[in-house]
Amino acid sequence: MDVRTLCLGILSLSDATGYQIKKLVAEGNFSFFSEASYGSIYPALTKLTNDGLIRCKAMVQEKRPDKKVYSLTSAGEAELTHILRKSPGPDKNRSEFLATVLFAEAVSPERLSDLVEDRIREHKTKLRTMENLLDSDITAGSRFVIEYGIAMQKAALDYLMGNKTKLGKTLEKVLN
Amino acid sequence: MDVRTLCLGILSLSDATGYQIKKLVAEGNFSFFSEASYGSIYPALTKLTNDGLIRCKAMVQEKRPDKKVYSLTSAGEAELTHILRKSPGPDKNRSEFLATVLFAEAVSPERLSDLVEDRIREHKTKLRTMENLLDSDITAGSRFVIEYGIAMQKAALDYLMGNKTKLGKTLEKVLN
DNA sequence: GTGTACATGTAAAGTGTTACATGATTTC
DNA sequence: GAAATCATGTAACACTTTACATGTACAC
Repeated sequence: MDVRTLCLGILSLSDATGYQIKKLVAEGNFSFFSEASYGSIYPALTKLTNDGLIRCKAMVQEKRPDKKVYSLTSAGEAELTHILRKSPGPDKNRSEFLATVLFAEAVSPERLSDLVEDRIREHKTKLRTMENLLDSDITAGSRFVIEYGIAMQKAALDYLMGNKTKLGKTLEKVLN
Repeated sequence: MDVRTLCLGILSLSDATGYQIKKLVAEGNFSFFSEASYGSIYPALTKLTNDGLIRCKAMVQEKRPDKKVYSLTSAGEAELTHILRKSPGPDKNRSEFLATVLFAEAVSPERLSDLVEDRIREHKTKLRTMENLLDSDITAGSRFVIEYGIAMQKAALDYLMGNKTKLGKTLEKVLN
């Protein structure tokens, strides 16, 4: 899903500024299944405005820089509906961690257990962050998606805790 | 992880051609946590060869196009070890499915249940494919990584089957 | 006073995908 | 005879990140 569609979708849920969209994909409800930087969000918003799919309302603020609040137009809603009619493409899961586990086995097996222990700690932190997202007032769709993410984090954590010794055995084999 | 490092890593496990690397990331042990196209693999292999990190052996074949089998040099092994010393970056999970669920709620809620049912079917297919990868003769690292992937597929499947009615309730709410 | 949050935007650089070009062989 | 597999490679295009530019206000 490109940044353009992502912005359109987020704006279908609520009006937002570019800055807020960035926060949503970096830390909020969207953070575990999408990503985008300022360098792609701002140009996308400009283009969507020129195409008439969103509109922009400048908000003058006194103690803060002015902001531009974007909202979906009816053309934008139609466009989003049209895009969503296609069935979604497959998930893209890229994991440097798994790649490192696989490659480290050949190249530096002594690192494996630290790698897994670090990862377990990271999953625990991430899990807490995600559970906090549930506290706020959210729609059924948001809840469904966040709980999906939590289920995935838990599954990863369970797997790593239950199987970390299997990599230890690889290490033993290498040392013998 | 960029394609360059991915190629280096795969070649640390076994010699391979560009074509074989593509198959590994598209269908094999690497398919659920990495991706790369010919358009990025072939140039990466050329560059790695010029940098002295891998070497290339041309294999003339009679009934097939000639192939170039690449293997890691000791400089390449050192480079890979160096790259793997850094702790792996966070996973990147991009899911058009989850985005669609979230956005469809606002824009076309009648699609939600089909979306989830389709997805459940896809997970079941994927799960069978991944379980087949375990049949072949693999290292402990490969087994660890594939079983990790299987655990994730099962968790997603369980979650969707256990919670699909929650999205149905959203639909009811919208219709009332 | 140092860092973080707020807030928008551009340009250059990097990375990657898609589509094309080529062509024999094997399987359905 | 059509489609898939084997096999390599390039060029154009798309997309994204990184770094820069600018500036206020608040908390520690």
